[in-house]
Amino acid sequence: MGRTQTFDTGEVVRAARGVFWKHGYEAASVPALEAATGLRRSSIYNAFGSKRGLFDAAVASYLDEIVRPRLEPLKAELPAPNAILDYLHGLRTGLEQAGSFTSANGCLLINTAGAPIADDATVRDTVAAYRAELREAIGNGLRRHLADVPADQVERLTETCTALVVAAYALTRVDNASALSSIDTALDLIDRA
Amino acid sequence: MGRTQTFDTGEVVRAARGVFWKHGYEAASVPALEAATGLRRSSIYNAFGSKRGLFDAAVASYLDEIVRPRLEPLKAELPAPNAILDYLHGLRTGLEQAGSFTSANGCLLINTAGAPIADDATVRDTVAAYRAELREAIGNGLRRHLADVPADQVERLTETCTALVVAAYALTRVDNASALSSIDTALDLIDRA
DNA sequence: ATATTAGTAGAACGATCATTACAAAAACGA
DNA sequence: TCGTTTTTGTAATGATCGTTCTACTAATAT
Repeated sequence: MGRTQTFDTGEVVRAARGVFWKHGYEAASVPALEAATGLRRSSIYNAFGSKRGLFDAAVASYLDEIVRPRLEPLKAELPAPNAILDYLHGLRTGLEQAGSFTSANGCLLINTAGAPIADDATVRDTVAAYRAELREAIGNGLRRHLADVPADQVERLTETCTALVVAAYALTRVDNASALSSIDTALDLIDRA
Repeated sequence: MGRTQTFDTGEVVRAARGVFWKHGYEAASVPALEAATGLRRSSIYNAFGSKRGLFDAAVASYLDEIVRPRLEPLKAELPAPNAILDYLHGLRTGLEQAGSFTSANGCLLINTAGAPIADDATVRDTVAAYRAELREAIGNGLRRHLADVPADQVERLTETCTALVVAAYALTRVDNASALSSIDTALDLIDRA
């Protein structure tokens, strides 16, 4: 067979992911992606087909390497009683570290959901699936934490908390103070339930 | 003196505002602005200097014609006791009307706050001033509505409600269900206070 | 009426965009 | 070592971006 790939695909996708994350799909220029990945146009197009292909790979890697690990504790068959609180506190401290890349740039998926690329049906589906996954995890954590609270009340609280978490992510790039307030509100509501 | 302007500036700005509102600053192309305003490039550049100049005019008109009228009842010296509830309910029903332009496209300023144009210092300042104005109005309405609630508690609630309103706007283009949830949470928190 | 001023129309500019084409170089299997 | 396969480097493509230039038209003041 011929020559084997010299670059590490995972690493390249991670580098590209950072560019998409920071600037959004449309503002992430191919030259910028070249600089970040260290690859030339030809290699990128050969490996991923298009800018869009690279973006899809970046989103997949985002879900696998960033989102799912963070939700892991909540998705367990029987989560720890305070897993939901740990999750929210983790989010909060993340938001407080202004220097952190993740906190400064919010969530890749929610960022793209508000951008022109979101007109694409596939992207819409991905974002919707992500929100459902988030909601399911939060619901699971809440049911465990509030075992003695009526189910329908927990259900409503799940919806609210999901909205607040999504809001916090949506707000990180807009107004960090509001983002923190969203998380605090969620914690407060759980505390009172 | 020479010829006088034949088009109505206010109307042109409103038309351009719609394009910026829907597509964002960077995705609003000059041809699209020409089509919406009915003006040619030359007239636009003659009247507003640049695409950015037209955008600034659009933002100013947005504040004057959309934002401030809506906040008016809250900014009065002594607002109606339920002015804050009316405001939030108005927001909510707006969000429910999926066909409405305003609801479908959220808030022009908050949309731009999450876009690349937000790197511009002037735009940042405008957005920050807008948030302060919103917060002040909400605080005024809450103080009147919750006259017998401790001041520091009202203060905290003001911060939270402002965050939730900003979140609702930020979410309209991302996830309408979350946006509605944000408003409901605000109403719920006021109800409990 | 005439000179002046400003609005209008449309072409043209340079820059940048994503993408493709093509030739040279490099690494594998045999 | 040789042929194959893929990567790589560079150039070129066509489209679109925001902006500018120039000629022309229209309306006002004298």
